[in-house]
Amino acid sequence: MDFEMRDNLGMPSKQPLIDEFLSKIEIFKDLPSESIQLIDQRIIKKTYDKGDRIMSEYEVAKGVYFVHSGIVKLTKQDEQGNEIIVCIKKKGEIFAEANLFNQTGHTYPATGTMVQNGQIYFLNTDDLEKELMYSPEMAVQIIRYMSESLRDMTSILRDIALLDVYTKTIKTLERLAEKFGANHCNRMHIELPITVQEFSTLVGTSRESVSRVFSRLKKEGIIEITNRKIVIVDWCRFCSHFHQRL
Amino acid sequence: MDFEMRDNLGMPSKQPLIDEFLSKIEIFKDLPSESIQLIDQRIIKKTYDKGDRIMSEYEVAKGVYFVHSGIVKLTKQDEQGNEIIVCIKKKGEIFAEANLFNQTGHTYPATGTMVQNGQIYFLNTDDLEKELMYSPEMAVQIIRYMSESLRDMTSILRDIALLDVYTKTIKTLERLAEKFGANHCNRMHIELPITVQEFSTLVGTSRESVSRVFSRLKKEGIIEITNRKIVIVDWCRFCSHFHQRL
DNA sequence: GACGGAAAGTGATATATCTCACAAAAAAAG
DNA sequence: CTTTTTTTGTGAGATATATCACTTTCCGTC
Repeated sequence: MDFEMRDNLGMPSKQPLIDEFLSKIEIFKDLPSESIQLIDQRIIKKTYDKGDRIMSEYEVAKGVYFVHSGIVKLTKQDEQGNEIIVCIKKKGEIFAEANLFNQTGHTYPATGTMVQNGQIYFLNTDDLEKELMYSPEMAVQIIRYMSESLRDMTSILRDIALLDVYTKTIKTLERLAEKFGANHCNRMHIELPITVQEFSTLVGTSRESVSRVFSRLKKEGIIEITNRKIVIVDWCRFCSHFHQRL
Repeated sequence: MDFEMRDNLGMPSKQPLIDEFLSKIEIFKDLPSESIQLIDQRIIKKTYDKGDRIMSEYEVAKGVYFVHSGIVKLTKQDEQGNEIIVCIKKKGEIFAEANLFNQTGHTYPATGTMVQNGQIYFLNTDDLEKELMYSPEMAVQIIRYMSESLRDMTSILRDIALLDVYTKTIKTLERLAEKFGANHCNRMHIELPITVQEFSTLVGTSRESVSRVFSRLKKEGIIEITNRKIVIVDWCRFCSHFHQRL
């Protein structure tokens, strides 16, 4: 599974070797093929290992990123170095998009770190902005995506500000299940390797507090954890029991 | 100061009476005048008093809003009815923009309430979306605005999750001063009538906690409050003393 | 200018969550 | 498979913040 084919210049071909991935990504899918080709030429592809830093919140922003494969967590820290996970991005998603059309010299809105090995595409802000000026379809996709993000962040903000640790943990489980869940016979497998430590920074609380909630949920047979993966044992029951608007 | 001139149909004029406000609003300013005219025709203008509800987070979203005058707070509540202020919008700003291009049937991302009398413009989502499809300039403005919002929300999320009440209060003061501040000889007047109660929901804490912090800040001569308006006595000192990246 | 109702200040107390410390368990490395 | 390192679980105690209760102040209104 290696997409670095465009480096293979010697290979004869009827038409340019356009990255299949690009045309599948939401914001690019409606683009005319010439635009895709153009973007394909500008994009920089890079492979990262788990734990690798992609960009930092203290670094001047140069572009936006796309997840080709793997998983990325976006974090932000306070002066003491405590950190919170702002968002987790998976295949097909864009991140650091909050740089678009902002004044130059801004730093990245958050720090990006690989949670699972994968390949990340980088696109210079200018290149994407240029394309956006001529492609209303793409602009629409970006707006749609940003709308969604804003909406999500608003809900998360409310939860972090108002709820107690137990409820926040449940809600976070529900959110992760929605995004990373694979339902096998009512067992919801959260396909995201995450430590309790990391989970707690997603909830906005301490590791120990989450650990206690998890202990309780395990004891009650609601969740199981093996190898950094969480399984919600009875998804239907979980949802009906904790049903709430997210 | 009444902008409802377009109702004044009997009045003779050389050119259509386009709303001056529209062409000043960020996302509309670069639009060709035909588009402005078109939008002007679709827009619904309404005057609200302090305390009036504009739209609710439990209501199906129908459009986006623009603040022509006055101030609007956007809040979100949990199941118990505790609420948090997500954002405060002033003249020239757009809100409920998180509805754009989202699937229909979604509710508004937050509840909007007037904090100060004013006039609000409403535009049907479809109308704005239609315009956006043909106007890359406007799309760019929207993306720019959303980028900024996303960036802000990320920082606020971090602060609410990680900081103690005292620090959050200071940061909130700083943010309000940046947005609503008028600096008179180093006295920063926050031109926003806000109760301690409301301020606390902006910080994500209890009224009493903020009251205690304010008492301390008043005693130390850092702030003054008269008639729901906060003044930061020595802005330079405030900034250098609490200087931190927002 | 006085009145009445809403908002704010403040002490005392309750409590949820954090922190610390260490043992147990689980991954990762060799 | 064994060793080493990292992560996790859990009790006990510390602490920041919430909550309650009441007084005082403020502010809009009559």
